[in-house]
Amino acid sequence: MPELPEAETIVRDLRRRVPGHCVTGLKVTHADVLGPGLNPRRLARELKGLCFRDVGRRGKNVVLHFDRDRVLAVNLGMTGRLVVSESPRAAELRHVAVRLDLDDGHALLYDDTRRFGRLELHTTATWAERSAELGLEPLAPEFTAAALHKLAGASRTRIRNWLLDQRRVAGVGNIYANEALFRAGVHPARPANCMSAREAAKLRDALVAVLTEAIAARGTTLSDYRDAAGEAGGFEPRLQIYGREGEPCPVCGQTIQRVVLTNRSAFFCPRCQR
DNA sequence: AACGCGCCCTGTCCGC
DNA sequence: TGCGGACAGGGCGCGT
Repeated sequence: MPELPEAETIVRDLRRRVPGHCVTGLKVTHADVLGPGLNPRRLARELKGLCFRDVGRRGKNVVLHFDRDRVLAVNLGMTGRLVVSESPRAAELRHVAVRLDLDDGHALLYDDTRRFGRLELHTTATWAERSAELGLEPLAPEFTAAALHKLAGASRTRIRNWLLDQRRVAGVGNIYANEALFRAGVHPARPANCMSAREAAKLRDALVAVLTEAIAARGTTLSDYRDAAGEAGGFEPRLQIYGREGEPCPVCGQTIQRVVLTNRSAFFCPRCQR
């Protein structure tokens, strides 16, 4: 669920909150959110006493940087949340999996109803290797129309599916893939390699625009997403196509359709998207 | 080797 | 009111 704008919102929240604070203790209540090779005992041993240096993002991952070269990478899956305990909303959390106690008496909580999320403990070096498996950052200067056109030109898979592959472009999920394709006028089932250079340029601009607007609105909450204060995002009312099957297209009035592509819904306007 | 598919898990909603 | 099925923002491992 949480895609790039939601991860970025959490990162910006946490960056104002945790750097300079230290981990005094740690409690794991659902060990299945820990990545391969990680267990509650080891996580506690490695993180206890360490202090937060910075908070970053790579694709959909929230990346917590500690001193002593330690990195905790958090992939939120579908229902993962990172919420600070002093927020009144923290009382609403029903599925806390990991609690990081901070030296100010509060805590950083990882909550995840479906437990599809994963926490990975890295060094700077191993995180760099992991990060290298991810594709272009859509909001970085390297994400140009030419780069997108070239990358997509190498794949025959449907463009909606292609956009969800984190190894090509990192951070785009089903909501923003659908929104960007609508804005660009590209049908979600089109093969990635049949986009013209002009269409690739429109898709690039649409992705950058929708991700930027969604960050400004603090993300999309369909049901589960919350920021680090436990508050919902404000972008859902501004979704133009996602989840709007049967409603009129906001551009031409034609009825919005839904198709299932590899087990996931795609929404499109049959007149605007070819 | 690039794809599609099934699965991981809980919650909600809808039709009967 | 209860029950079964569909569906949900993600990503991994497997088979072809």
